[in-house]
Order: sequence, then C-alpha cells, then structure tokens
Amino acid sequence: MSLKELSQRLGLSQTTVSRALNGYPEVSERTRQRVMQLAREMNYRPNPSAKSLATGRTEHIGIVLPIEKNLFVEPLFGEYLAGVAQFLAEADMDITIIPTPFSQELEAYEQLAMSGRVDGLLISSPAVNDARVASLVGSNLPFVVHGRTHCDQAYSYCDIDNQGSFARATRLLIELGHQHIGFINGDHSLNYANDRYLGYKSTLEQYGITYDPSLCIQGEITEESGFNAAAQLLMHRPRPSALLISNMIFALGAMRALRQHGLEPGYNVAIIVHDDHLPYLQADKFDPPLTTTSSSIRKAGYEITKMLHHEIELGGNAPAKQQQLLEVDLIIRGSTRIRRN
Amino acid sequence: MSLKELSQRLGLSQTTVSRALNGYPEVSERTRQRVMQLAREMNYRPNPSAKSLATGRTEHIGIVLPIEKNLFVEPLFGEYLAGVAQFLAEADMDITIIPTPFSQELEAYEQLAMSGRVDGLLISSPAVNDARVASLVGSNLPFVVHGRTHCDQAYSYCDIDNQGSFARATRLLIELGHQHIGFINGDHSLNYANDRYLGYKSTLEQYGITYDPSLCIQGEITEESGFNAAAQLLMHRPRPSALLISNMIFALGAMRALRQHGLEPGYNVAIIVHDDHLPYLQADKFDPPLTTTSSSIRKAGYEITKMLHHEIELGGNAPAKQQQLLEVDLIIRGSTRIRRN
DNA sequence: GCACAAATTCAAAGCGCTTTGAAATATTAA
DNA sequence: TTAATATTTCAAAGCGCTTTGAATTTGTGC
Repeated sequence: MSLKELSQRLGLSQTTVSRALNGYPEVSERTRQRVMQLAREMNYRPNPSAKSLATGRTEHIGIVLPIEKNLFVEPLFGEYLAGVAQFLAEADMDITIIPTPFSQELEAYEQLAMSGRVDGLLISSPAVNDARVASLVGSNLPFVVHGRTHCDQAYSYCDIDNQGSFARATRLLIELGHQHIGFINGDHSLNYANDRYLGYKSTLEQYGITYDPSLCIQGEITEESGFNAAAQLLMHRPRPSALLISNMIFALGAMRALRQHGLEPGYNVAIIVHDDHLPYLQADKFDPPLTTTSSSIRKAGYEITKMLHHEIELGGNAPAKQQQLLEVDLIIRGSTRIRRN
Repeated sequence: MSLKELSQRLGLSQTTVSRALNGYPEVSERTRQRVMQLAREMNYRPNPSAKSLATGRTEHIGIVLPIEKNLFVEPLFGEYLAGVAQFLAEADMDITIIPTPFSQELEAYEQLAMSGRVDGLLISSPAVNDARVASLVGSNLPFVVHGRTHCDQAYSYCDIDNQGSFARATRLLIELGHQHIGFINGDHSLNYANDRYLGYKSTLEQYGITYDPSLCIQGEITEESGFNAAAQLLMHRPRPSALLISNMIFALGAMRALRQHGLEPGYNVAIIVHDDHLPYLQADKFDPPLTTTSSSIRKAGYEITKMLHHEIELGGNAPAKQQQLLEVDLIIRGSTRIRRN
C-alpha cells in the first residue's frame, strides 16, 4: 500500500493525500476525512525510509552501545532505557541502538554526525574529559549528555548533583560521629564517580578530617567488587565505622562482607548508599532499610530524552544549550541508626 | 557528501561509483581503488534512508519494548540486549527499539510487519499462547522467538530446556531427601515460567510426591517479591526444606527472608537457583555459593540474533524454520550441601 | 452576470541511493 | 586488419515520500 495507490483509489493527487494525512490546513475537511478513512481501512503506513529521505528526519534517536565494556553500565542501563522509551512512546519516535566495538567508538560518533541515521544522540557515562562530547560539539547533530564532563564549549546535559549529594551524605555521617568513612565508588575516570569523590573528600576536609586514599575504593559495578571493596575496607585500621556506597549493587556485596566479618550493617557499621531506583532492588526493603541518596535513573532517562526531543524540534534554530539538574533526596533509614562505633 | 558529488569529482557515473563501493565485480580494480580512496578522504557515508528506499533493507532489527510492564523483564533485558548487540556489531547492523504502550503492542507488531522499518524482529518473553507470534507467522517479516509458545504453525525460536533443567534440579533435591520443596517462579502465563513449573511438578509426581500448589509462588522479578514468596513459604507447614528459585533476583530476597527467620541458607534450607549469568550478581560468590541451573542469557541474545540474521539473509527463499536449544548446566555448590532438613 | 480573492487541488521535481539495459572501450581469435 | 567477445562504464528509471509553484474550483461583492 503506497501513497500512489491510495491516491489513485481516492481519485486524488499524491500531494493532497499526503497533506490530508499530515494535517496540513490547505485541504478541506471533507477530503481529509475521506482520505483518513480509506487510509485506515487499507491499513496504510507511509514507508519510513521514503519519508526520511524526503524530510531529512528519521524519528530515531541514537544510543551508541560499546560492546566490550558494557558490563560496566549495565545494571543501570535497562532502567535508564526504560525512561528513554517512556518519553519516546509519547513522541512516537524510536531508539536506534548502535552496537560498537569500544575501539571504534569515536569514529562511530563522527559517522553518526554525518550520516543522518538519527535525529539526535544520547550520551551516557561521560568521562571526566569526554572525547565523544568534544567531538560532537563541533557537529550539528543535537545531543544531550547524561551527566557532565569538562568541555570548554557549551553543551546540553541532564545530571544530578553528585558532588552535593555525596557531600550531604558524608556530612551526615560525620555529624553522626563517624571519623573513618570508607567509600566504595565507581571508576574515577567517569565524571559522575569523580564528582562523588570530590563531594566526599571536600566534606571530610571541611570537617578537618584527613582524606585517606586507602579508604576510597573504585571498581566495576558488580556485587563481587562491592564485596571485595568492603572486605578490604574492613581490614583497614582503624576500621571504618561507616561506609558510603555508590550504588545498590555494591551495597549487596558490601553487606555480604560485613556479615561475613560478623558485623551487623547499621549497627556496627553505618551505611549510606546511592539509590538509582532499580525496581527490583529496593533500598527500603533491605535489612536494615538503607539510608540513601536517592534519584530515579528512569526519570533521568525520561527527562534527558525530553530535552533531546526539544532540541530536535527546534532544528537549526541554534537553541541555547539546556542544562537540568535532577533532585537527589537524602532519605534516612535504619542503616544509619546508630551513632559512632 | 553525496554519491552524485563524489562521482562528479571522480569523473565517473553514479553507477560505477556505487558499484565500486559495494564490491560489485563489473568495475576494474584500478577504478575501485581510486573510488575507495576518494570516498575515504571525503569521509563519504551513503545516506541510510536513501539506501533503504532503494534496496528495501534497513539493516535494523526490531525489538518492541512495552513501556508499562517492562519492570518485569528488566533485570535480564540489559544482559540479553548485550548479546544481541554483540552479534550485530559483527554483522554491522543496528537495533531499533520501538517503545510501545502495552495496550497497543499487537498493532505495533502488525504495523512493523507492513512498514519495512526493520528487516526482522526479536520476540522476548512469549506467553504460553502468544498473540504476537500468532500474528507474525502470518506475515512475511522474519522473526525469532526467545523462548517458545503454543502455535500450530512453525516458527523459529531459540530457547533453553526449562522443563528439563527444572526437572533435573527438582530431582536433585528429592534425591537429597527433600520432600517439601518450595518453588519461587515467574508468572505462569509466561511460557518459560510455565515450562519450569511443569518440570517441577512432573518430577514431584514421578517420585510420588503430591504437588502442593501452595508451595509454588509466582511473582514479578524483584528482590521484594522473592522475599515475600520465601517468607510465605516458610510459614507453610511442614516447612519446606528446600527452595527452587527461578532467578538470582528472587534468590537475593529469599535469602534475606531465610536469615530473618534465623535460618541459614544451605544449612537449614537447601537452595537451587536458575542463573542467567548476570555479570553483576554471581551465584558462586554468594554465601553459601549457590547451586544453580546455569545458562547465559547473553549467549542466548547472541545466538537468537545470529538466527534472525540468517533468515534475513535468506530473504524470500522461504527457509525452513530454525530452532535451537541452548545448554543448561546443573552446577552443584554449597547451597545444597546438606541432606534432609 | 462579472471580476477578484480565497480555498482546494494538482503536476512535477527532488531527496540519495541501486539497478537495468544499453553503449563504449578493451581484448582476443582468425 | 576485422569481427566477435569480454570488460568497463554510463544514462535513466525507480524506490515512496514531501513540497514547490501553478492551476483549478469555489465563494464574494458589486
């Protein structure tokens, strides 16, 4: 079923039918109804490739998925994607996932900027100095970064206040009397982890506590590395009386380590975790319920996509770059119930 | 940079340039080199929409993502997707994710079958009687199902032997002396969960143990529902001495419930879990290490995509439907170390 | 009834690629 | 050398849509 065939059956030109279908005003209501009805009956769907070729828009946003290192992002990726998808369902657009060997990532972005495969791009997990962003600011493909990076030119981003919220969490622990606070974090080359690190460190120093690098451990987001990190921290002397943990997966492993050492989380060791709202792993259901810095990564996916959509709609009208900081709540629960150690 | 421009610079026709680039034999090696080089220099990328329009292929495979209920699949979805992506990087194709309100899912599939947006489709989590499959077998869009469903016509699928592996796991528990085996499973309307249920039930009956429906609990894949299910099972009298658990997320919750009841997993209650190889949650690292039925869902994603790609390549040459069953290992670890209860 | 404007509709060009069928050139056999 | 064949190149049509600029129809005021 093509436009041509449809218009022949209607005894109208392709122009009129196309306009009727796309809601242009220069077609009479009577004709429009007639067209719409037959289109529905015939189950007509415009061919997307033809449409893209004619309009220059694909109605797809792109996400480059590095295939070697995606273990890394993964526990959060699905949830983030759900947020992206939720917005796109409203906008009636699709996601193009571009699987790319890590070694060819940059070229992939450069290609995308030229090829018109997608109308815009979403960038996740930026590094402190992100080469992808540096490359894209020079192109005219709309993109929004989930997180921030160091870049001398303006770019659109949607982030949370990682530094601020981890500063708050650290402050809370200090005010509860903790002097030795272990920190289990993501890789510091990633901006979000670096920001959290800065929030932690600066708050310690603000309270006159010397920052001890051996209390701060980086790792991939797996239960196991949470366990290993906690196990290592528990060997530290004096033993940390509190743990600050960058995500729920780490927390699982850390709590396993605590128990294995005969320590009860929340009683012998205070815990604060950053909670991205993985629906299958709820912080308030833990034993004890976990004190968290809390921010929905699904919401982030939704909001960043809304921003990208906005830039796409504006087209070449060089819109001001947007930036959005999503709320982070500090939710106090049982895992910080005791003071001191 | 278009083909036209490129061919003008070369003093060749578009035909020749197109053929040189696409490796057709009717162009001399000298010309081909010349073309390829300039194309590289100019950083030429053919416009994908134009290409699709001309060839009828998009180099995209589709995945419909129901946006309301995707909480459900999610913990496994990322890992599955990683496998899909891994194969597609080799085949140089992309994934189109089509976000769809659950209520419009079927129409979305029908549309896709007509519109030529994708070259093929991947179906996940089929129901026992799956309407999507029933609808697609009538179309000529290639698709492969991850799992199986009841359908009178042939279709391609890639699955694991859920029934067999859960039968084996149940048998192991029975032979270890367990008579009361609790089962925490996914929703029985989904075929994979139903198969597991059948494996469990038939094995019980085979050993002359009456199947007790109150020992079999269904739920969404969250830590919390694993906890609730286990808590409920522990109230059962006589108390089950073993738990069969459908995935690692459930297992987290179940073990929390056990501990809360003062029971030690593997000692007071035996546990077997199905392990999909979530890289961030490893069964052998649990405490105690978990006995599992083990099968990589990432591998499944890779294999199913390979199958789909094969069907796409074959095109209209009505290929025989393919079916593949991936291996499931029964790996015995500490969580089944004790006999009886 | 007519001239004029407004409302509808249309034919045709164009988006950037592939592919068919024909033309030009190079190669070989006699 | 010439005819016949093989090799290389080309012009043009077509994929299914949008959109421009023109043409047709309808409606208005006098």
